[in-house]
Amino acid sequence: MSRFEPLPREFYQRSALQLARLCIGQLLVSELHGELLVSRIVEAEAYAGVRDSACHGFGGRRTARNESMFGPPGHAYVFLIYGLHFHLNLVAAKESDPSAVLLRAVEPIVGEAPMRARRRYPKDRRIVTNGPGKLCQAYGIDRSVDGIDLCHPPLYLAQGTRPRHIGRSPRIGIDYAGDWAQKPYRFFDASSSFVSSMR
DNA sequence: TGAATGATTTACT
DNA sequence: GTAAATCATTCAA
Repeated sequence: MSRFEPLPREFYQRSALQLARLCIGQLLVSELHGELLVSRIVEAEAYAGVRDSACHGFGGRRTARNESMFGPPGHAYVFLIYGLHFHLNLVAAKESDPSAVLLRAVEPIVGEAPMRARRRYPKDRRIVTNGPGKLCQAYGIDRSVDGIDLCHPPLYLAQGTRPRHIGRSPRIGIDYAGDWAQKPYRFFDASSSFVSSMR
């Protein structure tokens, strides 16, 4: 079944900034619900540890919610936002350093039908996975995925292909973060039509 | 114990 | 364009 080889733990052992950039073009593979889902990552943001005022681990504040961020790299950090939507992060760097990469948008490659079904059949296929809450709904990812190891099935990244050009911009929806809100910590595939368009 | 608040999405005017 | 939905978590008292 596994036509895809999980990327090794070493892939995640770098700064969130580097990891976010390297994630663009990689594949997100899931067998969480018995069906194979594969998508190409086209948008991601870096949350860079205790000094980053937009990061949930800011100031070393360790709580039940963000515990996974402080764990070893190569694991998932999933949280609920606005009481409605889940966000999927890849834990980066090293243990006790709360750095992570938020996956914001992907392009379905395998299993688009079940993804569309979970998203209640949107008209435009881009609406299936072009936002952080949307891709989690499409994949059926919830808080039960928080903390799982991403170096083996049922959820992992696999080698993809590098996009021709990677765009950068400030992160979305963190205006409260002062100076850190200006930093270009968002990366995306400039040629993809699945990049989120909010705000 | 209680009030405020989001790393958003969707529907509606 | 604006606003509602909706709740775990956080912080103040």
